[in-house]
Amino acid sequence: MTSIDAPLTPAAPASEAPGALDAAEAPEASAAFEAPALPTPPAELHGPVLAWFDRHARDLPWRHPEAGAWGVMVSEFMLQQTPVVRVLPVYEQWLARWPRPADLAADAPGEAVRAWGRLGYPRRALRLHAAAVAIKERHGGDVPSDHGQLLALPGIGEYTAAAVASFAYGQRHAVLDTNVRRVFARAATGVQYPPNATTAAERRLARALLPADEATASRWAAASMELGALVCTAKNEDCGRCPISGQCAWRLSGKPAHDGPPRRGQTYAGTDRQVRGRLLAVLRESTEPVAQAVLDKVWDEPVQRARALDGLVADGLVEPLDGGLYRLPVA
DNA sequence: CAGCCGTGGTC
DNA sequence: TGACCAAGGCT
Repeated sequence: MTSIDAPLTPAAPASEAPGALDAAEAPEASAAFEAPALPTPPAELHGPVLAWFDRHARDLPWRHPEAGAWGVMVSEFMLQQTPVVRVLPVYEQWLARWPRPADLAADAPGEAVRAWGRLGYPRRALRLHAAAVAIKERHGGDVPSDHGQLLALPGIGEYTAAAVASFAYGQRHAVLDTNVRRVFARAATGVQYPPNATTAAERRLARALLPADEATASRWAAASMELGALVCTAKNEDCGRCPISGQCAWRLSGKPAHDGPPRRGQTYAGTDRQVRGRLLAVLRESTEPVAQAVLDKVWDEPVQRARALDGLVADGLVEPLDGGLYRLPVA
């Protein structure tokens, strides 16, 4: 049985003991030669951000102790590129139906895809199911607490492994998601946006900013992420509500606009992804196998339509049957 | 490592 | 209205 180490929700007033919020451990000190000098000592950021988090953290279900490590893990999968508001209802249904990894592992992968609904990127549902199977086989049904073992699970990368270890097990990890990267880019580096891909410099910076104490580091990870999600947003950031606006390198330098190559922006209309989405939507709605002729109606252009369907089959999201029938994967 | 993988809301 | 964005991962 797994459980959350410490509730992330308020109640306790922020301990202002500066000693407990000290900078990172010794090994990082040598790397500091390559790293740009921090405009503000880490400890002067921890207090304000943690205090702000105590007051303003959202009351999200996966932050409750009863969510357990499985709840945290499910939420992290669903939150990969999908906003909180859309995750909430699906999360509740998911945990009610599959309260433990073994429960999901015992069901068909296609049921996970169906329950995923319109969260997007349905391969995540497939990977979450595969991860549940692996957890049952390799870890006796309990979500592992070891970072390396988490990283070895399908669908869990650098971010999610750190997030589960930190949020579910209270460990000390640099949790670098898009929110944290943006907060650090602005507050510490002084630029509007982080690079497109996570860099070694960002990891170094995140480690340097990590509180030494394990429990504080865990709260810091959640707090810095929440700050990026609620205040230091990509557009229309609200510096007036930011607890570290007075120390923000970007703001102090006049909030210069992002320079360099334009940030990635991909169109959706007319792409294979749109076709795949339509095909899968039909299959999700049907308990019975669907005839090819029915699927053909979702898209006019036959070459792209066939390519999209083939792709779904290749990805394991769709199972072809004899007689031109298709369904969500049973095995 | 750049490109791909869904979906819906916002400005 | 179209482009951007949302707790990434995989190849």
